[in-house]
Amino acid sequence: MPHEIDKIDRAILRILQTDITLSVDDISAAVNLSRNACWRRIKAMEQLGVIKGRVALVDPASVGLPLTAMVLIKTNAHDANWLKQFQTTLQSFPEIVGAYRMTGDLDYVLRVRVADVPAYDAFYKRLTSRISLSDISASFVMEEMKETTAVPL
Amino acid sequence: MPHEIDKIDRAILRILQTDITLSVDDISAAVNLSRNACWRRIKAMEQLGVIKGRVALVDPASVGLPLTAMVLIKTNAHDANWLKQFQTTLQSFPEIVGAYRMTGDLDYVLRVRVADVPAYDAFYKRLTSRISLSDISASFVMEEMKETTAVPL
DNA sequence: GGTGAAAGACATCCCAC
DNA sequence: GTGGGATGTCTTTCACC
Repeated sequence: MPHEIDKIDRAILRILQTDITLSVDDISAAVNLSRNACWRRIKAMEQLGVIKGRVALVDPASVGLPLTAMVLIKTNAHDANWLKQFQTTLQSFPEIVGAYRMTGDLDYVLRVRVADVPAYDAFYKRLTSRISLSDISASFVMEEMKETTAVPL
Repeated sequence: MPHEIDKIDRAILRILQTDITLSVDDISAAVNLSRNACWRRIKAMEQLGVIKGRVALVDPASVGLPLTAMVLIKTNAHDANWLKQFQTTLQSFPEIVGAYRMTGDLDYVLRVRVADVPAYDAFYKRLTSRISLSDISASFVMEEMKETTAVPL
């Protein structure tokens, strides 16, 4: 079970999820804690899975992937077999950076990173050849107005 | 203009965007490069903005924010004034972790991190009191099947 | 929770090739 | 681009209040 996360833990997380470049010294100073206590809290949160990992954020445009597509999917195949294949398919496509099962009208939403519209089309063909999806519609992101990995703490 | 990103740069990025815990020694070994050359490439990519930052990923459920809402917005106010206020509103709401202007039917999509449905409702009321939005519909994420910050390289 | 201190690992930078 | 090496900073782990 998740450990109790108190005010200080939240303050630490707020810093770490913005910039992990800072030293433990800097962080402990910012949250008014000793270097040691601060370090212990960070380690504990890593062990508990509150901190899931430390990653570098890559600018998609810089590596030739400026386009994001939101793919809305409806399906009528809801059996266990189909679901299993859908899940493995999701994992095998690196261009799928997000996949969500939704409430309401739409069944699934995918976030897809591609170079351009032709690249999306190629992705679309590969995807639909792998798994049956009764109704797909894509919408492209014209402008990324906000995008953060930081959770509101 | 972005520098040329070659195979080796991509290999480095593939590692860094997954786990930044590894030392430069480990990375250079993985991509068959000397520690020195590898370090220089990383620094260069940071300076060029290919690497946008280094962050810790926080598990939302562990901090009491297990629910994600996708908010689909249509508007008929498209003037510059409205847009400006919309943008500042987006930035001032930390629970909005993503905001996208879209092609097609929907005008905007928001990704919103909240504790539960009542918390979403409170957010909804605060949002609509701040800015006029002619048509909002929310859909909740039942299951996060895939979610990664790693770009397909 | 708070010292302080010690070990070693690591990033950083320089230079010669 | 490679390799070696100097330097200092940081992490990590102590023992102890």
